[in-house]
Amino acid sequence: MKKRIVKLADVAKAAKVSQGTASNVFNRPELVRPEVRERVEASARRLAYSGPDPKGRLLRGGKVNAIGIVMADDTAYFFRDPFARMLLSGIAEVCDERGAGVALVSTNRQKDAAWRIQTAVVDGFIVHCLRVGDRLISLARKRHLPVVAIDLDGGTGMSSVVIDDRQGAYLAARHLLDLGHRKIGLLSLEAADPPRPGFVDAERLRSAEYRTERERAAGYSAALAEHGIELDQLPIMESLNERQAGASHARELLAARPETTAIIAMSDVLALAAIDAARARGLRVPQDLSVVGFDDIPDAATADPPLTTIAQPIVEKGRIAARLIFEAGPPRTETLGVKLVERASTARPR
Amino acid sequence: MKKRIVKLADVAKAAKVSQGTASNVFNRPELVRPEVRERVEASARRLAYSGPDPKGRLLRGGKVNAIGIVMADDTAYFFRDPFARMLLSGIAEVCDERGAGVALVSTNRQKDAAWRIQTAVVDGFIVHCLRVGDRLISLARKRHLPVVAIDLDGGTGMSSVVIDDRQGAYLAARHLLDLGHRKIGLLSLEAADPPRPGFVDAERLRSAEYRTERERAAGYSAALAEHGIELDQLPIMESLNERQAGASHARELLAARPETTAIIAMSDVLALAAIDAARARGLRVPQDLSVVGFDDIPDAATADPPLTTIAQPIVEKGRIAARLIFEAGPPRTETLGVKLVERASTARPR
DNA sequence: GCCCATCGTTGAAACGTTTCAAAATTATCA
DNA sequence: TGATAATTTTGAAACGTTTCAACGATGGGC
Repeated sequence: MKKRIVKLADVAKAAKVSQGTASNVFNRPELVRPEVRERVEASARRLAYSGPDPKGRLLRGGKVNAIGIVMADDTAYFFRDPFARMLLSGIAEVCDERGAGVALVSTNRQKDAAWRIQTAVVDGFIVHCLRVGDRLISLARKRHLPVVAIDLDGGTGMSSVVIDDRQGAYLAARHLLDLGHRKIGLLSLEAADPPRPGFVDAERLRSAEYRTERERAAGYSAALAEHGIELDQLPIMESLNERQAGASHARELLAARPETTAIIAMSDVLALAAIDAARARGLRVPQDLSVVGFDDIPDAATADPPLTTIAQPIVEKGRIAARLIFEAGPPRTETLGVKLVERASTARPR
Repeated sequence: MKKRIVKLADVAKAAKVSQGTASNVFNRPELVRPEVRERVEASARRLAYSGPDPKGRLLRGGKVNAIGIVMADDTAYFFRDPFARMLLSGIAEVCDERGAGVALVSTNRQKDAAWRIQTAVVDGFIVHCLRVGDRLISLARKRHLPVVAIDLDGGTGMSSVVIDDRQGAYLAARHLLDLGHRKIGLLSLEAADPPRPGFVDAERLRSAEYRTERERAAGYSAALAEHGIELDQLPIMESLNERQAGASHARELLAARPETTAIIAMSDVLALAAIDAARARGLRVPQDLSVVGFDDIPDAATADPPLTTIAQPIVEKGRIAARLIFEAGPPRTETLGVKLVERASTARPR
């Protein structure tokens, strides 16, 4: 009962030309005599031919002309999280230049994550995710397609782009220490899978599954050491990277450690959440509580108060990752610099 | 010189089973005896087989398991524009539920727009774009895949989801008129292709290429008529839907018509731009200038001052569009309601 | 009028998989 | 043990295209 679909062969037959010629009409019209071309085009119209089906073309050895972006969250996260958005903007920019499309591959459900990666119709993968990054990367690499990791050390034989997380963490911590803070709380991103929201110990950070965490732990420790403090002495609160969740964890941190005069947040989203939490407790920022973020998302500059943060070139990170996919040279790791941006969310403790 | 790629047939041969069995090992392992299964898996490992190539599977008649989102802007716009982001969130949500992926199809370069749509490897299209919407839709429909249009009347035989633009426009205009405003300026989205940023006449709106514009023109006219005013009497400024561009056009509008006491903006982005422009001229909002927006993006509520606007269910719009793609019933048009949200950007004229 | 180069066209071979009826094997029951 | 039922495996046929060596025609130069 299903009506058979018109294929190139049908058009060719109707126009009394070989399939090869019909194919050329659609792909390299200049190779075929105008007269014949028109005949074929007429047949195509008459049969309501949909044009060469990409599925067929694809198999014959073509490129899909699209790259897949793998993240460990639901697809909507790509549009919700400011960091993800900037990253994607950078990637998208380069893809546009090269005429490539972008496919979003979400892997939030553990169950079909593997399936998603195995069956994604793409020419390459950019993987960005802390959570279960290693597993996803190895899945992607199995496809024998170019893979670039962002913020993850992908292992030997693949390219990745990272930032100098250690230096960023060092700068954030030293900034607060220089201002005179000693009672500092740490609001951390997830450090391993499974996530363990709530108070965690420094060891979890130092031996974290994710590069970012490990490097930053080292950076914080280095700065603290200059003042004779151990990372282990700080209260460390692990949280999901969402404003709501972060605010509630920050509230918990402040409630448990009311002596806290400063918070280091591992992302701007968490920093903004910390400010929400402070406000909820009636604390003024920065007079009663200093907050330093990480990333420098656009909201950081317009927040109230404007956020002191560690700026990283997020968009550029995306651009570079995309270029690495296309350029397909020998694997290499690009490390991008960070810098401290002092705004109004930090001050000397009272 | 290029190393031949390992395919399913190679694995099958190595394991001394038929290709059909090898296929089953990967797709329906429960059908094959554990002993055999292991033999095949061992061969696969030994040959470093990448797993069944989606390209092959695809051709055999499978679904791609992804839908394409077509917009007339560059890909980064998907992540930059708040409206687009919410829409995509809604779409993404439903796609996640159904286990489908999302492919972003940008068509900003006229040149390869057609190519992009013709070769996108997807099971269906959601088209959202004012600019050149018709052309893109007809291109997409040629593919004989399910197509859903958002904010466009796609024509007969296809589904679409729209909002009651006329009512929205009516509410916005009436709100200002009820407050007593008579010197109203209109900050319009692009009304046709090519866009014509700058002052335009009412006729361009009324006979606009895009449904949204036409409907809204009717809504404004209806409200104005209740006060004996013609749409033609209002200054109408067409602008790109970006904050910078909008602000500069709004400045131009205010400079040319300093008597203006209120601005109707066709999007919240433009409304926020208008507030920027007012501020730049030293006008206070809402005391010196009232501004009403359209969409109710998240920033509208937190803007300074919070924006009075016409709320439309953007996320829901995305969800519905996605469901229409998947449900593949008979074509139908869903019309969603809008409502006026009064916040602090509008007040009586002084 | 013959040979060559040029330009268009043809035909068939991939591309890598899944599917399905039929054949082969193994298990079950009386 | 033989017949029958259940489970596994096979083999070959799609799926829709592009590519490429080879073939035929056409026109130019001599």
